[in-house]
Amino acid sequence: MKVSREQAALNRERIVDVAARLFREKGYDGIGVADLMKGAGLTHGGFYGHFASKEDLMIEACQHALNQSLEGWRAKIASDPQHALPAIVGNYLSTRHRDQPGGGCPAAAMGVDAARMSPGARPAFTQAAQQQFALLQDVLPDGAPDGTQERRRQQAIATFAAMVGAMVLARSVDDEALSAEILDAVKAQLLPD
Amino acid sequence: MKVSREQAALNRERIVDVAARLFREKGYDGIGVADLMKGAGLTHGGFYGHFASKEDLMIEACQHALNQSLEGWRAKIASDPQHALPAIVGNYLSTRHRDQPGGGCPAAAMGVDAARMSPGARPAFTQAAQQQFALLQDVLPDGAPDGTQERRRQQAIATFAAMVGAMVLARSVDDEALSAEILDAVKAQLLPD
DNA sequence: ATTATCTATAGATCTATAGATAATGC
DNA sequence: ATTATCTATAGATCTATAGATAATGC
Repeated sequence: MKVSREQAALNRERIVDVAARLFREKGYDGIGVADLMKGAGLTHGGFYGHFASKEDLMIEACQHALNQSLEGWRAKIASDPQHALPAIVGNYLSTRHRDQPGGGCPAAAMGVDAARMSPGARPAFTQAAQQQFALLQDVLPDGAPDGTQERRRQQAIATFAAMVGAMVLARSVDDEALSAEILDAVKAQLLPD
Repeated sequence: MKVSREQAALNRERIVDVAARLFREKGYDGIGVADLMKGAGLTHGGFYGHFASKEDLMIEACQHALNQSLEGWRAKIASDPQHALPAIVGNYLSTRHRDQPGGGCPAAAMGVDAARMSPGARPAFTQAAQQQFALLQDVLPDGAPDGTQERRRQQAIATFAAMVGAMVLARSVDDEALSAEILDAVKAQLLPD
């Protein structure tokens, strides 16, 4: 029954990874510890050897998801800095992202849940938001001559807010055409030709 | 124990009103039927005389909250059409709204929950989104000469998306200064002097 | 000997229902 | 007589824990 320390560490990571996916798909209360552990190929009781509580796992799952999300942005910036903004925005405001919340933006999928049921996760959201604003500020087009540093940060914040709001709205409506229109409208607004 | 039909109808409305507030504050799974009924001054068992299930109440609570939200916008437009946009945006992107989700925007507070646990509520979100886009389109400034009807609708959608995303982000972070900065940045972006 | 995992279960909570109660409405 | 509400509870589910098990690590 017992596994090596190395394997135990891998199991722990797998639990966090599965939780980061399932919390985004089903919400904090939408998935139980038993099913999370089943998703990781383990049994219910083993959970508490790895984590003190379900909420502790939520905190780690948020950190994990936020880091993965940031890593994706950094990879796009590193591979082609000139076209990073359309790559990030286009990927974010896609029907694929809308329909796969489990691997998508943590703010859109877990932000509301984290704010109200898991205050311990909020520092991670704070740090991630700061980094996302900084990355966006770097890849924004030069814009008007009045583009002060302050103005660029403002624009970076507004850009990310529009992305998150578009995703929340696109997922909340029942009409496929309207949902796609929301994604496209915000994309057009953020990426003028 | 029994009350008049009139009183029973009022009790039903009160349950919906309390639910619309508590679902926004605590989420669908964050409040139980017993506590919802206690909030309405009734006992647990009486609930099922009014509603077939908790999810049915969620649907009505979403409709109620969305209608109230739309009514607030319409009132602002009716009282002063010229300054309706700054009134709507300023009210929405306030710390007061951020700190009182129970009476605030249903999309920001319940959109994610409704999308995943209460598909029956999605038609209400769809209709409300359409009406909010239409109202915003009417109060947007005339803008550039290339302001076609299509372009104006796009801008209305992007405006509401930015508002919703700003609220979700402002509530998810732990840092009061950053939270206020998010609200102010989007406000400045949507309401250029 | 230590410990990662498993089986089993305690204790709490939640939705929904059954049956009793008492005031309304015909 | 009807019915809106109340009391009480069934049945399911969920978090967390206790104790057993068996493989690792010294």
